[in-house]
Amino acid sequence: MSVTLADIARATGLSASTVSRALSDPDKVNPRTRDRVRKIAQDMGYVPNQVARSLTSGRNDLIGLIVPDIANPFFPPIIKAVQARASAKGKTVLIADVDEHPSDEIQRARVMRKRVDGLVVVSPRTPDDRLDQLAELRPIVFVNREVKGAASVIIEDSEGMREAVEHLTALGHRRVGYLNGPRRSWSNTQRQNAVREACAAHGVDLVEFGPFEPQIQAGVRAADLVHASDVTAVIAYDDMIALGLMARLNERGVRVGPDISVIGIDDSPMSGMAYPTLTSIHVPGSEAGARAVDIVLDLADTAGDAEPSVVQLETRLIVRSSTSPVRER
Amino acid sequence: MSVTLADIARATGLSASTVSRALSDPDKVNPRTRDRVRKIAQDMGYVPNQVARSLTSGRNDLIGLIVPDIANPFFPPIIKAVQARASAKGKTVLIADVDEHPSDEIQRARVMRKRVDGLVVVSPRTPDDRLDQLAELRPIVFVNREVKGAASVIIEDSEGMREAVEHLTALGHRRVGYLNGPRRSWSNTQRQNAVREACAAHGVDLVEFGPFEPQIQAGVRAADLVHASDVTAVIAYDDMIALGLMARLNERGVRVGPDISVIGIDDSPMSGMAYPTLTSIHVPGSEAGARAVDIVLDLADTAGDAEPSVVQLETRLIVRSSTSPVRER
DNA sequence: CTGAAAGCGCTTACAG
DNA sequence: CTGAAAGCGCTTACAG
Repeated sequence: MSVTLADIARATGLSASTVSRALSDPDKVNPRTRDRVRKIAQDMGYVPNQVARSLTSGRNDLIGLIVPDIANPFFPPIIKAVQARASAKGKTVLIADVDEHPSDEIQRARVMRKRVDGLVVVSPRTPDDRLDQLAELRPIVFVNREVKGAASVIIEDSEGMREAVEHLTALGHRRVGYLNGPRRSWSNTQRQNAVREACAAHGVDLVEFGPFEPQIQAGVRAADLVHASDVTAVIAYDDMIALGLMARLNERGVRVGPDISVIGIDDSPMSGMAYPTLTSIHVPGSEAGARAVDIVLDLADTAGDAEPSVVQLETRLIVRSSTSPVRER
Repeated sequence: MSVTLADIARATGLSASTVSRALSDPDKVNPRTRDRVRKIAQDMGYVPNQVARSLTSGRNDLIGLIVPDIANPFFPPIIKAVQARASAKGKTVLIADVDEHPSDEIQRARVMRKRVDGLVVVSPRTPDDRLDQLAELRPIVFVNREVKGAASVIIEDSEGMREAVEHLTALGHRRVGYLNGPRRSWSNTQRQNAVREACAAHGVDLVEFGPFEPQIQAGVRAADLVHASDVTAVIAYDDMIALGLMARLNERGVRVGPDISVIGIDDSPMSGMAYPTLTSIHVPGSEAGARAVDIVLDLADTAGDAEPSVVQLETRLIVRSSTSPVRER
């Protein structure tokens, strides 16, 4: 078996209490004793049992992060930002991928709950009527979804969407498609409202398609629907859908840019590498992740009596080659 | 505070022992008692404290998974396969992304060690001379790296690489480039050896470039080096590098396929969506992940007296549009 | 600065 | 089938 505190106490002739302090609260112990204990602990290959430490101290030095689908390139940058920020504060991050199964979110969160000091849940798809069950698992912060009474970092889609529609209008487009994201997705509701408002404001006809899952294959399917319609430009719920759309249009000999303009959302790393490069609405995922960590650790410290903060972040349009002037007919 | 076992014992008038059994070992208790306990526990919103449970039982029902970089599309399918397999066996997966910092692997593994029943480490970059420190943290299984004395699931690159070189030869290519992966990467050593052997066997001239990190940007950088050389085809260490390479060649007006052939490795989801679609060597990541779970849970049960198993999986070439007959000069 | 004691919330032989 | 007791490996007031 592994070496325990008691083993070290025996080896040093000290009490377990002192050994414990020497190792985790160095100021409360004689420097000489501390050094001796640490050396012996090291020699014996002692590794504290975090489980026992957690049970007794209530601290885990761990943050739980729940994401819908790590295969979607929108999430890795968020995850990395969360890790970077957590690490700067001496915490480690445990990630759970719920694989787009909303029903798993609550269950996975419960499993994690006692093992972590706080939870960060990104883009939860848990239905409204069960959301409070999730929110109860405090300290918890939601990213990309507003939950009443709970802390959250939300991304305001309207500015980026306004810029996108304005950009298309300037290029002469008058009939624009929107590819809806998943049914009941909070994000999609935001984006759908934003695109409707922006189109109305600019006198642009809006044609909606979908819902589509945020996956490349769904974009491939969308391509033929879009091609059969009379829109000259399309805004997709996210880059995944936009990339699938472009791949299929390429395959059918439709030139993205000259023949039809495409705009994605997320500005994921692939958007600059696609062919043509994809005009996309930048969503500040990394910033959102970092802010979420700050908030959740704050909540963990203040035991939740602070009033839940809601942080808003803005989006903006990044123009690349997939949008061009409307083609004359 | 949350509801504890003791609270339920009080509420039901039973002992903590009985309540514990009713909840987690139902056969050892009177069915009537069991149902009553469960109902009351449910009503009181009881959630077992997993930390306490782990400390006393030694089981965590958790598997730790360590990956180098979740942003690299090679890993998500592996992660999902691990989760699916683990879930089928009643375990939950905790993921740690070490962000391509090899030095973090051991540390992260140690943090996880006591909280999980076993570790799966994918494509570790830990240097050879510290690898035994990692391997000591049993039960542990390595994926995509052979570690002496430890269980592993390794991917045999030679067959796929042989097919790739054969394919290029059939298309008339006689001078082929290989873009090396990261220095000191075990995978790259395998692939480098495989491509050298295959080229030698087919009388093909091999020109090596790199090392390159497995990232799109590195591929972009590689493109200009390749273009300045006289190779007519390139095999890249992985799809990320190949995708960056193609993007930059497209940008420079070089037609991938007709002008230069490109082969990636991993057959990641993007390879079918890139332009042109990318010929790639399929690496059975999902299968590797599933097998790793089986092995690590076996090890956890048998307390490590079984001799570590080494599973080998094969690769094969998937031909798409990025490879064409060599252009006449 | 150090030690003895209690306790974190659960599980598990051991009796009955 | 049920209960009392011990214990998992730590931490942390409380004394001294």
